[in-house]
Amino acid sequence: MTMSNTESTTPELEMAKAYEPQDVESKWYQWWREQGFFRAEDESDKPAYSIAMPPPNVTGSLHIGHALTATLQDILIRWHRMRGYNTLWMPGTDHAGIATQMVVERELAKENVTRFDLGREAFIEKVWEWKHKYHARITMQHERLGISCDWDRERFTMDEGLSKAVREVFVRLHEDGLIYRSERLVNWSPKMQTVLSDLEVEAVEQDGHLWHMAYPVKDSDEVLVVATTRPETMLGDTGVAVHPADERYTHLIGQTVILPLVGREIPIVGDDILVDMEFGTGCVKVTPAHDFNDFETGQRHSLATIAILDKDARVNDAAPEKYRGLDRYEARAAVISDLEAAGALVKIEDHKMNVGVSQRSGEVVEPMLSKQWFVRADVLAKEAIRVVEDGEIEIIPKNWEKTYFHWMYNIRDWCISRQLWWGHRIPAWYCSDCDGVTVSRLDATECSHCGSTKIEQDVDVLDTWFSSGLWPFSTLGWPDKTPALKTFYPNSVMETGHDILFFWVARMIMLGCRFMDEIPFKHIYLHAMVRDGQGQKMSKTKGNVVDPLSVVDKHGADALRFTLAALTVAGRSIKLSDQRLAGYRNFATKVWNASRFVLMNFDDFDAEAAGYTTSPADRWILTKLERASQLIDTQLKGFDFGSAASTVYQFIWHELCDWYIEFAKIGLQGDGRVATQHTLRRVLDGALRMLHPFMPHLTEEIWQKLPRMAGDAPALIVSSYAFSNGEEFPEETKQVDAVCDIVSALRTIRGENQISPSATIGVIVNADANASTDIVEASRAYVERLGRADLRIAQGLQAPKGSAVLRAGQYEVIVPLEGLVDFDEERKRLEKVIKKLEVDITKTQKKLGNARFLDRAPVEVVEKERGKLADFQASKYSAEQALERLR
RNA sequence: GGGCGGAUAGCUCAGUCGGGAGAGCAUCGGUUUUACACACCGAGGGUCGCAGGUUCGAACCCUGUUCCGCCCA
Repeated sequence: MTMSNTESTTPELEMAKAYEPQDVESKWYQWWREQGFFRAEDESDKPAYSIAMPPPNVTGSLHIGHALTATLQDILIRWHRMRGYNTLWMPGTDHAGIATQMVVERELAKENVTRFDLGREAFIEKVWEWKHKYHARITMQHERLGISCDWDRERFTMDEGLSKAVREVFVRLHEDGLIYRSERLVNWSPKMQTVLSDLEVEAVEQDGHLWHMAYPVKDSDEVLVVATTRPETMLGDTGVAVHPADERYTHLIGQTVILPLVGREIPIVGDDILVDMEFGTGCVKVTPAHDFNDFETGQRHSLATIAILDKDARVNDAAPEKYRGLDRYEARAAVISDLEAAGALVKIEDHKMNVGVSQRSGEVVEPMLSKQWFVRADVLAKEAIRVVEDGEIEIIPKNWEKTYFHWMYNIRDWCISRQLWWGHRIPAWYCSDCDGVTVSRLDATECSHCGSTKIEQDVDVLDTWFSSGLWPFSTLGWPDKTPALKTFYPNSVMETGHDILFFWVARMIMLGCRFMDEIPFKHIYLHAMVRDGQGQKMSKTKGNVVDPLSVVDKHGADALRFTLAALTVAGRSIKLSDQRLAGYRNFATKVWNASRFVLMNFDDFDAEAAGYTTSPADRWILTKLERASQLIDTQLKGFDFGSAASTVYQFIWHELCDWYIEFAKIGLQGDGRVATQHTLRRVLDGALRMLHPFMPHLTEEIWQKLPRMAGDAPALIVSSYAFSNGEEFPEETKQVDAVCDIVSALRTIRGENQISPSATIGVIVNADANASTDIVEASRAYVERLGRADLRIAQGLQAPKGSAVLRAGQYEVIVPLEGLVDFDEERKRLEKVIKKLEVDITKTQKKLGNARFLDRAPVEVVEKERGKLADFQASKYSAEQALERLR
């Protein structure tokens, strides 16, 4: 029953009845690895091909999106390895500063411990423990998927070497004036207590309100009604803005209002950028310390900047005493109620608005004045734009280029400091004697300005993407000039999800061009997002997350890989359903069983046999293999994974299994046995090679059972993908195609007339005057066996009365029905066929009767239409005759 | 508000150059036939979102429009 039982009795030619992925996947993975097939050579005569794996975060387990990225890259890698490239797939993981720190803090919170209770050093210890645990899990998951990366070179963003690269880049950018420290309005996460970059903040639509509040104009009876979505920030208002062209208010510009609840006198300014006359009251309060637009308005009008919130987003001492200590939402309620009591609350409207929330924690981000480190992006962007514009880097699918350019042209400086503990510490030291800043590659011991030893390193760390931005070269040993760097930089392809185009891909291009003087990779393939079968985004809260391991357990790694590849169509999101997975698992079983059939007939296989002659069927399948291999080559070169998958699926299932194996059952019986065996071996071998990048385990398992031929590699994984020899047999292919059509027609007649599949029936294949009967004669055995028929071959025959007739190209397939069935079904079928043909004929005649069509359409098209018309008419004639004979 | 995509069989999607609307799955009918019922054989199923336009001819090109998704502000 079990695999091992079967194996112990019959080692080679007998296979278990069904493919059991669990039995073979780990076996081959271990073996490939032990054999060193995954390893790249630092120096080699072969052309280099390299992909840096997007490093998964060590926050947790891999999800199905990781499985997709791993699959597509492994397909590219295995394909190139088989094409003879010196192939490097560089694996690794990312420390994911904010995300990892967050999960570990959450874990600690379960025991009521905060990171501050532990202190920095002990906390980081805890994070390392976490990292080790999940790194092991991620590695195991990758192994289960069968990915052929060079594990010996694996890197982690916080490795010593990569940390060295981070410092080098920081120091050099600082020296070049492209990194600076400045106090600005930044996105502050009160819960995480850190600043975030613009990209880490997402706009989320919320139901809010628009509060209309009356500000009395000084020395006047007038009031100015401002409309705001955040009334609590009025405590920090330092101005009120109106549109300079708004006649309602122009007379007030230059005067001041008295800020309610606070009593501060603040100016009324005219500003046509901030103010939209149509919106709200046309009158806006200005809080430069707590809103990005207001900040800029404040700068334009030299307004004061009063921050009224502290780092916990609680009201600070800059506000009136009664509000101090309240958080932003408590403060809002208090301000509203006090304004109402003062009669200053004019109106409350419902209002939909966008708020910025932290991509990680989901909390509402607070604009906050803070001193942070920034990268000047404009200089770096310039080159990053050029290399894509000039086509040095190609983005696939191409429409992402537009998005890329739009972002690059509007790029803002990148805030790179984070108030976290987990990450690369910023290599800057502050001197308490002279206030100077020392930026250094090595840990500084004294101030570079005054020589004082009273210096302390910045407590902050760098944005995670700062280190991942160096990934294509830092993993190859940079800043050292290593052979690996020379061989594998630039990388050949960057394959990743389009969701991190800005976060990661754009930064790699900017930093790669800057520090390597060369693009980081030549092609960028951006895959779509994986969704569930209904097209819903996968999320833990919805509970529709697919765990790759459970899929591998259920259907096998190869089925998962093939499914993901087959669903990868440019520009479409990937809707993964169990139904799809089951379908491709069935495909794996199909391949298995076809191979079983082949091996069952190989007990007398002679690898050295020569001098045999292949049959038309053999030549037909060899030609189909040749064409499929050329097609898949083009498709993979164009990163068209979905089409490539369907090419190999179509070839194996519908050409090899549906037809050729059936032909081979005949071929194996007589004189053609040796030729058929060799054709079967060759074609199965080719199919396995074609399929290997998609389904590596299954194909290696079967390939290892095939008889070895001279010159074969020790494993499929290192066999050549270029198995095609350019040899095609167009004549035989046309012939056998015709035979297939004849058999199909015969089967249709059987099916439609409910003729028992087990009954052998008489059939006449009636050739048109200009068609060859020899071809049919040569394939007599195929037609008779596949159609369960006694075949008579004729030419120009008038079909006998009471027979079913179906046209197959240049042949009529005639089945005398007398005594087999009553003719009702066949009459109905024929009537339907005639009706359909009449529509076609009318349509075509109309076209050909149109003088302008004849005049303007290309000659080939007109000729084609004429041919069509003749075919339709011939078919109609046959059908009518057949119908006549059934009456 | 701006940008990008999508809408084709019940479902998921192909459709290259403008010239006979396809696949997989699902459905229906039949079947132990020399690997495979996770299979085989056959069949049915379409207002190509809608409205105009260009053209001898439009799923495809143009304009408008509706709905859905994503990104940016």
